[in-house]
Amino acid sequence: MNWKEIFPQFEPGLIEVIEKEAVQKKIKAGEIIMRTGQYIKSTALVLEGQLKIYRENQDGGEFLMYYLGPGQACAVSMICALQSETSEITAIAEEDTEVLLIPVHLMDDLMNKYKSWYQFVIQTYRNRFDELITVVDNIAFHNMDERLEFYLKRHVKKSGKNLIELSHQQIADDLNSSREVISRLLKKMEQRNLVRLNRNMIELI
Amino acid sequence: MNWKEIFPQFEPGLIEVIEKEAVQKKIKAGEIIMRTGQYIKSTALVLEGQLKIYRENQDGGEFLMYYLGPGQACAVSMICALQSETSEITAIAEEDTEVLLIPVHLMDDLMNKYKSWYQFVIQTYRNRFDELITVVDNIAFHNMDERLEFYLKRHVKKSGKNLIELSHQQIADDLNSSREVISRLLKKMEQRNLVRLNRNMIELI
DNA sequence: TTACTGTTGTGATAAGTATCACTGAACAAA
DNA sequence: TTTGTTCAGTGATACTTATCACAACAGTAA
Repeated sequence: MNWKEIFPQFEPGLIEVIEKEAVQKKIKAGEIIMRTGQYIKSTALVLEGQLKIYRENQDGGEFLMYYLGPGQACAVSMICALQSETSEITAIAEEDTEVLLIPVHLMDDLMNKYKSWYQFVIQTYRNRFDELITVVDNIAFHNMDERLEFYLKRHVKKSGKNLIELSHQQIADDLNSSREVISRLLKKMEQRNLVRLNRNMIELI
Repeated sequence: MNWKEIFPQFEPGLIEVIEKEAVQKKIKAGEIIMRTGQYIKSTALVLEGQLKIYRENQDGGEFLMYYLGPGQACAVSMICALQSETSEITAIAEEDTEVLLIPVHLMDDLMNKYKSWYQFVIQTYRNRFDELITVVDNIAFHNMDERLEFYLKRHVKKSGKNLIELSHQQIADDLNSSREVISRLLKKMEQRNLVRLNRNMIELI
């Protein structure tokens, strides 16, 4: 995977630095690349695949915040990077994923020297901030049925297929709900002809 | 109010530009300075008082996200500023507040030229992002009783007094709940000797 | 085949929250 | 003081979600 095709906006000088300092890495589906409380030593830019970013609490509960696809980067790792702080969230590879790891100690320098990097970082901030606001909106103003619909639609949009190959339990985990609740809501959606249900598979109509 | 005392980290060149281009403005308690969907033409730095930042939805529901005190700035207005986009949130003055308004068209230039500005913006992003994650945490993992406790404690911290001069209705609005629920939870807290209740006044013990 | 494991469906029940209806107390303005 | 208004307390009720218990089913490995 050639990262220069994913980030065509990067200027020549920046490309040179990245070429010299960054590491390209393949991550297997299910592998965790950043964990709550962990010290962050590099910023990840996604080249291929998907990273799932979620929040964990003490009691084992988890809560999906958003996905990162090709061309996107983890705002948390950038922010933490710049402050050399620890992470508050967890990132896991949803599928086999390839990332470009940029050491944090370069961040400040890149920001100052390369306008295309600076713009990329600002853009990343804005996008993640917007997504977080959307997340807040969802849980603050919407019931589980609406949140489930939003979840399914987002999944379809992200994957490009309208087959969602997840168990009800996995969905419940992402929404910090319980399996039975999700099963019942999905049944209701099926009755309204919004989905077709099969084992490990939901088809959005 | 002399803004240079609030932002001592700003470098001389930056101070000069701000002196020439920015506008200092007093805002009365209750006044709204930024509204959902509105086009943003300047970034607000708080000098004195408090801004309350919240999310509104279509049905009139609102939801408090966080407060901005002296020395802090609105990340949303910065982000929107850089993209010339509209706001997704609402900012209201909790008390009489004084702000420094910096025109958005300067943002890019300031970022490039003044390291102290750049660091301030980055710091702002990080803080707001962290607060948003805390917000998500609260509503995703905690029931209303815990959220109420968090709300009261934050209010005490912010104001410095442990008298909270708010009606139950106002609190319910901030938490997107209903007055009766808040009244009952407060009564329970009173029975547990965590608060003392009076009309328009809650004392945290 | 059999046994095992993970997935889904569903009833019963409980907890948390929202809504409605009504009361009385506190406060302010006339 | 009277009147009107805001605020707080509380019961009844309904809705949403969580939890427990159990059954049926599908897929896999022995």
